[in-house]
Amino acid sequence: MGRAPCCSKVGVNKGAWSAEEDNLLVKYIQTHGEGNWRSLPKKAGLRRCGKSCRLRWLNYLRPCIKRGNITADEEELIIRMHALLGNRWSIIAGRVPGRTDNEIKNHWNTKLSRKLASRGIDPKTHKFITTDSSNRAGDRFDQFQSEKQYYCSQRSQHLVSNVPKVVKVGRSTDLVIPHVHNLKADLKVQETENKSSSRSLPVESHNTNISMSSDECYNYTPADSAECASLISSSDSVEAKCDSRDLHDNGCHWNEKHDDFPEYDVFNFFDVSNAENEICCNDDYWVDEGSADQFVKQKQAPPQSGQWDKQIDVEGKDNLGYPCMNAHDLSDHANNDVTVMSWEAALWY
DNA sequence: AAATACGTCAACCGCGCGAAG
DNA sequence: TCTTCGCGCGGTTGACGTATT
Repeated sequence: MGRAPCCSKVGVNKGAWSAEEDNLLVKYIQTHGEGNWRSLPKKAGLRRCGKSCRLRWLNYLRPCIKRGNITADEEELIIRMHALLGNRWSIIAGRVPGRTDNEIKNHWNTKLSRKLASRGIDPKTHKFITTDSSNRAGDRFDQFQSEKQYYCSQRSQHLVSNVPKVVKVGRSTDLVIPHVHNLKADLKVQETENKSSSRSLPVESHNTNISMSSDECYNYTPADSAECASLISSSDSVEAKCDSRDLHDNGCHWNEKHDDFPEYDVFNFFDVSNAENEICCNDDYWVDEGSADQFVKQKQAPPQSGQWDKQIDVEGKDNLGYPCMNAHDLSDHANNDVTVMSWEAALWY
């Protein structure tokens, strides 16, 4: 038995919407709210398929839709999200305020994928396109440098100018994936369950049931210390480290530049004043040149468990002695024990 | 000026999922 | 447990505008 059509195809308008149709749809939804798309056309006096009404509303008529060109910052965010999530446009759209999945998908297919390709980056895998069969993990360092420069080039120029030389400590990784805060709900569905769909994700979810594939690296923020401990102990399944921004960042960048997306660390990719948050897989890590010696030194003499967390709590300084967070920040991260996770992960993975 | 190629994006389509019965 | 239904998703199409020949 075939699947029943979503609506009768007889006498149903198709194609571009008229202003009159838009008005009918908007007025109906303003009065009755969204939902019940199947019955909506008849009730609203529209000769349209319910799915068509839904699409028109979600992609065009909703009042929160952002008009205008997609900005460079939005592009960067989309690229980074795509590196993590692939073609999961609805999830990506959920992280780009005012943009629809359709819009992002179109923008990706028409512009961003070509832009990446022109940079020598495969838009599907986010790896560098090479005809050389030696593109193995150990040869990724130069590619990382180039990719880093590319992503930074999408940012404001002063950040580009601050890109330090990167030195390699340990072995390289195979895949460069930028870290993005608070994606755990999304990644949970993507990675752990054999479900093919990841739709309707609760953005506010605090699910942390994430496992990592063996050759990929994700950064995310654990919910609490217990989760950190759990992840650290399960080295088989966790090959990523948490964001260590809070360990190193003086907070200024965040407060000044990320007002549009306060809940996401979306612009901190390759913020190279940081060290091990750049790329972290297994016992591999990258540090910026200025931090390398100290990082290695610290690696040889790790603090006691909880020491870093305590240090920041009490003194508000990071591991290099710089002011790290103000009281407000500390409060924000009281249940977000990224410091311990980052440090221990950097040491022991 | 006309024809053609190309780029953009709104809209359509089929499918999968979850809820309800 | 199975079927049906509504919804939402990603992939694709096609109309339209612009650029190029």
